[in-house]
Amino acid sequence: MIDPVLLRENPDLIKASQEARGDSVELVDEALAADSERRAAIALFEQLRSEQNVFSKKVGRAAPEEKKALLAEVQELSARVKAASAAAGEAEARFTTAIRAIGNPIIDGVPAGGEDNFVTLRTHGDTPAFDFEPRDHLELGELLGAIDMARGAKVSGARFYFLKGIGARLEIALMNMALDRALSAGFTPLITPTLVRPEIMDGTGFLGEHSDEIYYLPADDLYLTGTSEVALAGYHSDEILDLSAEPLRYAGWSTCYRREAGSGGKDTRGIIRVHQFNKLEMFAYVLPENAEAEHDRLVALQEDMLQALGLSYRVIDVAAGDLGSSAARKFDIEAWVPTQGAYRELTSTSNCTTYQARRLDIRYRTDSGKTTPVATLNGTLATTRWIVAILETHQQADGSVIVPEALRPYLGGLEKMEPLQR
RNA sequence: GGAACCGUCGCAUAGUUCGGCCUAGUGCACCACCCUGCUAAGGUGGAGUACCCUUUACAGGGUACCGUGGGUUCAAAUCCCACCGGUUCCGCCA
Repeated sequence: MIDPVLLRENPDLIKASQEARGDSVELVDEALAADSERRAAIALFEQLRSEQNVFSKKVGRAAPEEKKALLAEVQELSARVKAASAAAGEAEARFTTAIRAIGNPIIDGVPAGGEDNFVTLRTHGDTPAFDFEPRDHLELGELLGAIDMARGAKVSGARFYFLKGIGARLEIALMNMALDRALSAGFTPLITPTLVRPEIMDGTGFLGEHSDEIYYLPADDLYLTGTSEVALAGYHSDEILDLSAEPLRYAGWSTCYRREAGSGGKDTRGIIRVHQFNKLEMFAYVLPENAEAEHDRLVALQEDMLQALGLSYRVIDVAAGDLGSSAARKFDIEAWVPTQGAYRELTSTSNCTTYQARRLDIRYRTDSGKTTPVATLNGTLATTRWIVAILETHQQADGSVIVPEALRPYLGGLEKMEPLQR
């Protein structure tokens, strides 16, 4: 949720943000109107209620013979208080609905427009060249006995898979490598619940326009999380944090579930886009003034990881229309996938500023003792999808795949993944 | 699935009998000052959260909040109804 004071004092800034996102600009005026109606309704109710309270005390103290007359007098006031209270409640609800529909005001410099209007901040590494016809990740995965899509479909349906043998080990190795790096960067590891209550899912902002992406279990009224960001954000909900010494940084390890509704026909081959995968997610609670520096820090950790794995990538500044409502800025890192001749997203790092924290009521105390929302950030440090880029980038003519040096300690020193013998 | 107990201003608790001296008390922790000389104790005072209004600011006034939502009433932490959550025990089970 955006800051209501900012809405009141600087509506033009929010309008400009809505414009850049391609969202409704009128919504800002609607929210402003709802705000003033709400305040008028509250003022009326509070004044009447105050009168009633005074009167009520008088009744309590009155002699029995006086009570009857006083009661007759106050009954009508009581009815008006009730009506004013209901009106104030409704006005409040209208305002909340309006303001919650407004996206997080984007940070200066975020490119306007939609999915294709991103800005490339930098690229790293040459795109790998092969003197043979490179195989795609699924062909390699099958040669190595690492990926079994057919049995995944048999057991669970399309977009499910088995990671087997070296495939299973590779994913665990990646996750462990990421965890080690997160640990040395000061993150606290956290294995999170993957089923969450509605108010947590709603608080993180995922129940908006993308709610059909989310698995829901009606019998239990619980949602399956598409990222541990949800549980990590909910972890400190309704709390007042002490961030004076340093930020709170967590590394969440969890399986992620996504319905992939609306992506029909896209990336149907292999494990690029699947219903279930594993992810190590970084999450930080920081003072709002430190959010942008923390954002850069998260991206740097991601780049270190990708470089250690010998992947070629580019870092993009995602355009406003592609941010999602909670993020004020988002940096994606996309790795080169040789057989696609394209960069594909491996990480996503969002600065949600105070937007998410305001919805989840996560605050800290300022020097003056006032409570105010913290800033939250999240970013990927490893996911199952990385296997795609690793296999394709480091493949050899015979179908074997060189293990990047940094990953070898996590695979018992293994230097090369070899195709299975037939 | 069954049963019992529980949910109060950071934490721990009192208050619910019988609605109105609850403007929600107390302890711990916290802040300021005082006293005291020795890593302690004592004294005085302050201090919940959110919102609304006034104000340049400092600050002041008001309203709400006792798990949530309804209801009764002039008046609800307290009475009534529904729901949610937690703990423990029992049953069943991978």
